[in-house]
Formats: sequence, structure tokens, C-alpha cells
Amino acid sequence: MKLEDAKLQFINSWGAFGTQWGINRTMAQIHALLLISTNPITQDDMMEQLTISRGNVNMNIRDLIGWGLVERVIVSGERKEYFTADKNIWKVATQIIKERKKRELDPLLKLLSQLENVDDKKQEGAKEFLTVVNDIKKLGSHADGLLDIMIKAEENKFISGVLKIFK
Amino acid sequence: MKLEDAKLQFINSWGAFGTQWGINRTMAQIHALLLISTNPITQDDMMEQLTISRGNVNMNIRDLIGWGLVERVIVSGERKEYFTADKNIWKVATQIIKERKKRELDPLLKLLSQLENVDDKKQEGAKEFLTVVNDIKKLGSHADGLLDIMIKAEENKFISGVLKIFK
DNA sequence: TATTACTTTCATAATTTACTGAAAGTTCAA
DNA sequence: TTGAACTTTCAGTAAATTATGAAAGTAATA
Repeated sequence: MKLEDAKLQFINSWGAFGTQWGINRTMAQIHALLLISTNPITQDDMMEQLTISRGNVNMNIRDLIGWGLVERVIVSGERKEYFTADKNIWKVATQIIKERKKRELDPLLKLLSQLENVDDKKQEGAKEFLTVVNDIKKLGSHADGLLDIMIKAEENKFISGVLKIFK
Repeated sequence: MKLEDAKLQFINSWGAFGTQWGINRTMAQIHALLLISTNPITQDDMMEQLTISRGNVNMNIRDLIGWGLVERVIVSGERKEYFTADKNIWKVATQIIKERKKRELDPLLKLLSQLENVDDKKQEGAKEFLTVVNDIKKLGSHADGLLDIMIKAEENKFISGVLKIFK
């Protein structure tokens, strides 16, 4: 397989994969493109490579920066803005997890806590309801801590070894 | 807060939450409804409670069954079909993770493996590309194992304690 | 075997989400 | 301060996803 084809396929697959996880296709594609670009690239480069409009590129770049996945780079002597993405996949994963937690999980857990304040906890069905709500809360907080460990484990042979015991 | 209101809000929030993770709103709502229903319910119950069409209920129930999250229940003496969902949140989580892995992660990893077969691995940019592809693969397989641990840890105080050391 | 009770399908409609492109905004250099 | 180079915004449009509901399918009862 030619490198160019492989790159193209990587970008497309990454886009498709993102879609299934609630991330918009173009945003994922731009990120993929940046991941495999050796040097920082411009918005025009992205427009050309992905055949998408200027507005689209701009909005998604802005989102990616908001997610902490992409950075603006100033190339001295150039007027144009360049962009780059952190190539360290573990950092990328940490960042995504951190953001999703902040944006989605935390608000959900907060809401669930409120739902636990039902008036009459002895009424028909209340017990089952409260159990489910509470269990989701527990799972949420647990997942949180464990994903932290996952990231650390990835960069730490010792922890990695210890964890294998439990598999 | 009244129990009925809390239930309603739970269903709606769960639906909204699902949407952000690439799960369609109605499917998540049906699942939520089943989670907090003490007894098995019928498609008509769902139509009424969620004010959605018969077709919509039927298609999403079918999907939920495909995900292994919902089961048909036969109530003796009744002609109608009833449905129920496993209330054990850890089993639910395991099941979702297992399915997403099978449907999305595995195919992606397989594809990435193919992309590693680029013709000339010495050409400009090939190294960076292959590193990214390989790192994602590694992350993918690692995440897999660790999510297993998470589920087990949730039900095992000992492991849970050990894991805290690493936080 | 007809009737009834119920389930499934799927073409079309509604809704949601994403994209475009031109206009407005910004910044820098002369 | 003018204008060229570049970036951002956003109303309108297009595309993708979901939902509807009536018709077709199935299977239990009489």
C-alpha cells in the first residue's frame, strides 16, 4: 500500500470512528490529518486535503482548540496561522477523557444527585429507582478514577505489571 | 421532588446523555424506562410513556435486544410481549463496552494493522505515520484490558483497594 | 379458516446536525 | 489610513439521521 493511500484511509476511518462516538466527522478528520502531518499546516491545507469549506475548517479547528487537542503555531516571517496537534496518543486520550468527563459526566452525576431527593422514599417503585440512580453515580465516579489509572499505567511499567495480575 | 418527576427527568437526561455518545435518543430513553420499571412492560406502555410511535419503539427495542441490554419476557396467560432490562449497572456497562469493542474498536484496530503495510517505510513522513498508527493500536488493546479490570474492581473490594494506591 | 390480537416493516416526513460561502472583522505593513 | 492578507461569523442550505403510521406479516384463538 502506498503511504499516501494509507494516510487517506487513516483520515477517513478516524472520521467514521469518531462519528460513532458522537464526534463530528470533519472534526475527527482534521485531527487525524494533524496527527500524521510532520509539520504544522494551515487552514488552506486542510481545505484542500479534505475538500471542505473555509468556514467548516475554521469552526472545527476552533472546537479542537477548545478540546485542548490542537494548537496555533506562529511561524516567524509568515503571516498565516499554522496548526499542530500533540502526537502523543496517551496525552490525546487523557485530554479527551478529561474533557468528556467535564462536559458530560460531571453534569450527569450532578443531576443524578438531585434526583435522589425524591419526596417519599417508601412509595412503590422508589427503592428500585434510587438504586439505579445511585449505582450509575457509583459507576461514574469509579470509571473516572480508573481511567486515570489507565493513562498512568500506559507510561509506567510497574503499574502495568501489577494490573496484569487482575486480568 | 416527586418520584414521577424524577423518573421523567432521569429518562430525559439519559436520552440526552446517550445522544452525546452516539446513541440515539429514543433508544437510550427506552432503556432508561426499562431500568426503572419494576415489572416488564409492553411496547404500548413505551409508546404511551415516551409519546413515540409504534414503529419507533419496535425498531429501537430490536436494537436494544441486539445490544444484549433488553430481553423479551413471556407472561403466561398473556398474548402480548413484555420487555425487561437487566438492572445490574455493572453488567450493563460490561455489555455496552463489550459490544462497542466488537462493533467499533476491533474493526478499527484491524484496519490500522493493514495500514502498517506501507510500501516504503523509509520515505518522508512514513515514520511519523507508522508511530501514530501503532500507538493507537497499543492504546486500543490496553484500554480493552483495563476496562475489564474496572468492571471487576467494582465488585471486588480487594482489587478496589489495591487500585487506590496508584491514584 | 376466519377472525382477532398483536408485531414488524418501510416509504415518506420531520427533525437534527453539519456545511457552505460570502460578507464582516481583524491585523499588519507601507 | 489605506489596503492587502488573512480569519471569523452566520444565515441559508444540504445532508444525515430519526420518527411516523399505515399496510403487510404472523400467530393464536374460535
